[in-house]
Amino acid sequence: MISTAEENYLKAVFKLETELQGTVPTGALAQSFNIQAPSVTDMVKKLASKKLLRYEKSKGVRLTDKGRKIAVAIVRKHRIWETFLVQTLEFRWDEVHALAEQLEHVHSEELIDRLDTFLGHPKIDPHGDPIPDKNGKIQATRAITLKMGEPGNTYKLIGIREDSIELLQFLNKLKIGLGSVLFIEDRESFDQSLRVKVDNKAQGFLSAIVANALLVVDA
Amino acid sequence: MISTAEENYLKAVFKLETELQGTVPTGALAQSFNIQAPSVTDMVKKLASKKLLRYEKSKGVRLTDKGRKIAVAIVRKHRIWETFLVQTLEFRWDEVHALAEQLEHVHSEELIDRLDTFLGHPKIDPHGDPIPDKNGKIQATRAITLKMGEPGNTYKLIGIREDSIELLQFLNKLKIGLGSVLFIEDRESFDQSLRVKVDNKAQGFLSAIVANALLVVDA
DNA sequence: TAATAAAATTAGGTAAGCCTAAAAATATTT
DNA sequence: AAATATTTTTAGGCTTACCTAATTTTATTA
Repeated sequence: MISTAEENYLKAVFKLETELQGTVPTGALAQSFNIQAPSVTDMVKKLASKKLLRYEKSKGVRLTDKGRKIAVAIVRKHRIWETFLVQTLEFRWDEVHALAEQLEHVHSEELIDRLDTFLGHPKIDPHGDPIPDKNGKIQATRAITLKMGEPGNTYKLIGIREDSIELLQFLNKLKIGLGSVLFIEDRESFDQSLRVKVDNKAQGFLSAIVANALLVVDA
Repeated sequence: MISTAEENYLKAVFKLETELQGTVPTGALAQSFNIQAPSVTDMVKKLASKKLLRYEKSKGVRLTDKGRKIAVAIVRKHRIWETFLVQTLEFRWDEVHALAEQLEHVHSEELIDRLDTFLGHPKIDPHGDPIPDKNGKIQATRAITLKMGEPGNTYKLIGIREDSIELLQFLNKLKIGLGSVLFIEDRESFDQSLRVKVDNKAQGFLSAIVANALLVVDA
């Protein structure tokens, strides 16, 4: 059996592998959990001995296929739970992350499959991240960031590229949510901020930083 | 913060206090968890130091009000999750116990309240056990066991007085489920078994033992 | 390339929650 | 009430997943 701590390591390695485009140094893991480096060394040794990742001393780790499979399964659980919390229990999307972190460690394939069916096999979670299917396939999002958008075009918000609660709450204030229709009126050449209309009502400027965090598709 | 292990102890003490009508010896807890007695001694000391229960050496334990409050909250969570699994995700009632044991330890009042609302504030879980309300009030079931029923009367099954999977599966075979209408045709004086009709179809005999496990109300 | 800085590992330690073996307390039987 | 049986506790250990301090390895800069 695999422990909650082990699952969290695999999930973190999975995430960092893509972010860093390769081997994950132990320090990156320590930072991501806010724990001390030696704790990570211990744990990656254990996971390596379980063949869930490959560990090269002083270099870092890579997931094995076995480890990646588990990591993806956890990501799937996390995103399905988030979808359930927002879609069915009407939580706000900025409230669900911590809860999903707990729920993702409930051991039951059957439970997740039933939830998935109940939710109508959603492809994207409330943060806009793609939900891996039962076999671990992750459907690539064709989304771009709003920053990449063109003035004069209209986009639909399908996700957020950050887990920052601050950002989510800021967007809530602006009445921007999943599905919001964003029309780019203009781009300020000075700071690359965007003047946008939200759901056809003039809204004002979004900084380039914010625009870069908004995943959109053509509307 | 309270750990999963601690929560399980409080839940078990709560259950055993009613079953044994008073102080719970440490041995009863050891038995209920299938662990060794010394482990229990350690844990009850810790819980006593947290004022969640009162511990009299070599005598046993009783919940404090603080401890009971937590225990009831866990029972509430467990039963709401069971209800959700059966009512919404269409699990069979004999499949949900183990899952609810995991879900009950997810820390979030808000989550349970929203589930409760989503489910329409159910009063009774799929095993027929009453669901404590937000304040910990447990509505007494007015149910009797089928064994207490009278020949010639009709009853509706609202619950089961056992957590035995065997019993639940046996009832499934007989096509007896929550809501089934049971008409007592006759009682065998030899062994107190009951001849019943299930949902108006002649079914045959239920032993006194089974009848005693079926919670019913007048239909 | 040698010196220094940064990152990672080794070594030894802690708390939680379980364990076994032995001792002590309580209950039961004669 | 003494002897025996049962239950509970004490004492000391183990594993998991973390810790700090010291050392070693790797990277950077002079």
